[in-house]
Amino acid sequence: MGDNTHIRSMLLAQDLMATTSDAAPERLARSAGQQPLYSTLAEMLSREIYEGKYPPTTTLPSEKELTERYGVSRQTVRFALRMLRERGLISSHPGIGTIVREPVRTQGRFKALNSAEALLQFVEGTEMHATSLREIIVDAELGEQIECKPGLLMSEATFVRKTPGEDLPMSFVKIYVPPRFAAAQQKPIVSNTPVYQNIEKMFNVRVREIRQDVTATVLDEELAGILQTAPGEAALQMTRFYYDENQQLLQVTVSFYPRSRYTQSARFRVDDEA
Amino acid sequence: MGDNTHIRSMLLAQDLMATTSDAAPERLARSAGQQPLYSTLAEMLSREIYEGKYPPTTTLPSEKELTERYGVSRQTVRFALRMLRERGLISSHPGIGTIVREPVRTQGRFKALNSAEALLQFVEGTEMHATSLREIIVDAELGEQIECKPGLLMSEATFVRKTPGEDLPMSFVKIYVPPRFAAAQQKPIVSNTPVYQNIEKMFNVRVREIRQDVTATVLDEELAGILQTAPGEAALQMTRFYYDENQQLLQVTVSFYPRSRYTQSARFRVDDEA
DNA sequence: AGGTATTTGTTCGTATGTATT
DNA sequence: GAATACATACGAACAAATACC
Repeated sequence: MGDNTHIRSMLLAQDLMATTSDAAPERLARSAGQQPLYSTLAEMLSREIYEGKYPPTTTLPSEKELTERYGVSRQTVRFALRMLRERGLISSHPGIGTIVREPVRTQGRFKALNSAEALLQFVEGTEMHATSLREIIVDAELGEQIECKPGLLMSEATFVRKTPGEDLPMSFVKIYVPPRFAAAQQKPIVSNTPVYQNIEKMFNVRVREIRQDVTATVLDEELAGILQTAPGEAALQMTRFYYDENQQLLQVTVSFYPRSRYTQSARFRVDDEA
Repeated sequence: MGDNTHIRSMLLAQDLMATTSDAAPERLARSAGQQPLYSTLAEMLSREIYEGKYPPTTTLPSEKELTERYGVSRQTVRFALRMLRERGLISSHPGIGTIVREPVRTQGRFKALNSAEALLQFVEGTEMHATSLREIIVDAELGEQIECKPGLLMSEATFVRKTPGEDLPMSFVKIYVPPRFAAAQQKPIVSNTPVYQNIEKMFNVRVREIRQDVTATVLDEELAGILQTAPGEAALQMTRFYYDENQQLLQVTVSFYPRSRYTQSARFRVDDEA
């Protein structure tokens, strides 16, 4: 991140100027070891859209104009726009231009290979109450559980998930994030935007795949206390691995659902053979 | 799609040649009004992967080689690979190459379930040892569990499910069948054809949808004895409802999987919004 | 350990096609 | 039909990550 800041502010200043002057735009080059140029540009445009510079239903400057304004090639512009398109921020239409889309509900984004939307729908409309945040070194046992090499540094945050109307918590969640994305964990005490969405926004990546392992466990005294259940109650233990399109691990969550508070339901359809 | 066929067969023939000869590959051009070239190429590669030409964990030919083999630019190859990557078929790594991914992860006690087919196959690969068979009147508690009205007559069979080769049973299963299909339950003591297949064959119906509810439980003495586990061990309790295309209930199964013997694994992908 | 070759990632330039105004 | 804007496709070059000797 560090050195990128000056690039972005440079870009911003230049961008603001470009709207009011005809000054020849300076060339922009990627500093060594930084994020790709198109990624930086996507971040910038995304921020400007959120800030209201390009309101929904209006069009962005054309690709040609963007290449001139930022002094980058059309390919770079297109790659940046592609990222925004994949995040649902814009839509592109030949002959028309690039239109800023209305912010959409993030629900329904997840469509399972096997149709388990019901499985993730409950994430909406729940409150996450942070209970701890720390950095840990992965030991052998945890490494086994979250499938990463022992000795690695990870950021661990713990939460209690509550349904807004309910008194008793629905589940206890531990979220592990690689140090690269740790900044996304610095959040308010109570939140209802999932951590992965913070990572997506802050680091310009996208969750493309989730693997979920389900097993059963018996709640120990500590967990039973946190969840306010009878000690010894059975619980579902779900481990979810979030990956981007390059199989890069973005986060791992380990959740405990007491049997009395949650049942997972999924539907499978049998296809006709072609 | 129609006219595309000749292009693809041309590509295929050329591809097969290229592996055994040094003949200069013919250039390929997109016919008017067709799908993009990279899209056609992606389709081809995808099919070849499914057909086993490029098995999982092996690498695809390098981008340079693909450009030569198909006579297209590197950009076209990269766009095609990008499509496959977004579908989770491959992953790319600088210095290494493009690796064909395993369709699912299947190792140890982890079994992947991503579709009804996988679920049904999973059932087929196991041995069922019958332990009891009787007719019962559904009481209030069971009615709640299998979602049918108390007072109804159902045929109940119980089994121990074993992986061939393994000593210890994997799970304990109770199968409930409505009286009109009860004849399908009259079976040998040891079997590996699932009950639902008997119902399909005998009554000329087909399973079209399966709903699966998952919760956790603690094994009681009786179940621990049957499953030969430590009493008090946690277990996954899965209830599956089998329906035909008219939403007619064909059978209900209630299974208990000790935590040490089975973990359910599923993979979900996130789609782009169109 | 070090240097070279290979492979994917990024970026530029350019040309042409297609859809809309 | 002409102008505009995005989509596809080619070529070329360098950077970064990895493998091999």
